[in-house]
Amino acid sequence: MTTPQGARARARTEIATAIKDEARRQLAAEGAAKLSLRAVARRLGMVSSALYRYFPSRDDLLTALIIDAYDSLGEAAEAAHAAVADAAPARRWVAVCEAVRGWALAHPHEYALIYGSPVPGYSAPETTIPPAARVAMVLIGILRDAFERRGLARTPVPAELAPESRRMADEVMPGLPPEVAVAMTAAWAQLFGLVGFEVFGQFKGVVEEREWFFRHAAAQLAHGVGLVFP
Amino acid sequence: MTTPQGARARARTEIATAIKDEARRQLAAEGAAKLSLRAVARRLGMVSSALYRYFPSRDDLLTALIIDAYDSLGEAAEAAHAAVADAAPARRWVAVCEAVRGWALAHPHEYALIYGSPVPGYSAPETTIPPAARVAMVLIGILRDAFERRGLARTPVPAELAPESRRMADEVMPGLPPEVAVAMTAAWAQLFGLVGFEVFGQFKGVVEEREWFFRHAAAQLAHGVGLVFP
DNA sequence: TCAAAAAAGAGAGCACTGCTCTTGCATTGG
DNA sequence: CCAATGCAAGAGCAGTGCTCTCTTTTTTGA
Repeated sequence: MTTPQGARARARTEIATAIKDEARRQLAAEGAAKLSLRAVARRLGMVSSALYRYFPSRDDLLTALIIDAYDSLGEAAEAAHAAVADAAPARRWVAVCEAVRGWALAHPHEYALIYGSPVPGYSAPETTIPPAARVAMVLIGILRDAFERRGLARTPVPAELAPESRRMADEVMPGLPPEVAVAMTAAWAQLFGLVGFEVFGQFKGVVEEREWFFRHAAAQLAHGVGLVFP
Repeated sequence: MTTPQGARARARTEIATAIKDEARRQLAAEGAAKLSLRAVARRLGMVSSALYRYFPSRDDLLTALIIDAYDSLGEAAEAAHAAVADAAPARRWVAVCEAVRGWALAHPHEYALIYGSPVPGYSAPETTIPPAARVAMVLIGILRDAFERRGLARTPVPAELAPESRRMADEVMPGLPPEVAVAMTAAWAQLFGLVGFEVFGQFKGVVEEREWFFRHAAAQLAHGVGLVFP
């Protein structure tokens, strides 16, 4: 992994991360719409055309930033989970949800980049799917743990969804019962609905005590996937 | 309302809506990022500077489109509700949710404009708050109706949220019990989490039977706000 | 009624953008 | 050691949002 492989190659990856770092700063400051390759190049003391040796287009730079943002969020979720690893599953669930919210409020423009309209086109690029799954993986792990300890309530699923729920459980969340897989997926999307509404100002004039509100909503989400509070 | 007030004023509003219509077409075709004032002006056979007599900036045009999109979505929700006005509240709830989803899938770029990152800045402009509330108003109406018929289950709210929940009920959803106001707000955000994940491709590789999945999730949302299926 | 005021369009121009192409220099591997 | 490759620089193209000036048209008020 840490093969030096020549000064040139090392310089290349160094410059590439420098470009991403400066781009991330502009993104955090002004948002994706105002991120300009030329401005990034200017601050790095190079000419704009040189930048195309590292990223073939602006969208590619943005995609790289998207992946990094997913990873940063995923790391925050994993760290929050590790910090309460001994608590009951329901508590851990809420802690992870709060970590997601905290990260989003701290990095609104990056959050917008990944869960607002994913800029290249309107749909997320294919390559972003694995890093996007990290938060979900943490939540799935909590549920799997609760299931193995027999601490998961299960609400049945309508007959039409039975095959799909089995497929979801088999292919993307092995170790979870089908009904739970469906509930988990819905809760996953709903979590980001709550976070997104707060970050994008949709709660303006509606919710004032957002911290308490979110905690309660996250607990209700936990309840919805079958977790019980001790 | 229909005061002609001079040919000039009429022409003015006509041109303004022509601009918005053309802009909406470009938005639907290419997305907000590629919407260009000059291209709109070109198609309308006028010079770009003339357009600034109608919209002082690109962001103002976008804000106008945002408001129109909220209204279009709100209308779709209201129409769907009207079509099942005699059904049980829980059925009406699901129907409205499905109408929101249907509109979003039919107008992905417009959906991205209003519930993805609201483009001017990253947070929604203040003037968009009232039209944004139309969908919520329909849902609140369903709950109020159910409550008056004594068909609403109520789950208690933690003590810390009690004052806030009373304030929410008083100020933004009069006629609903405080606990329901909290649950309603959460369900509102969660609904758009579900819809947004589908529109933006986050369910790619995870959910296949999206229609059934959404119907079930919407029903669970109804359950969460206290609606019961007959 | 008729001149003054207001509104609208046209065109040029500024500073900026993403991106391409060619040219010269440095580093690398055979 | 030298050819091949990688990289940066610079010029340039087509496009953008927006401003300013100038002319024409319409509305208004004494």
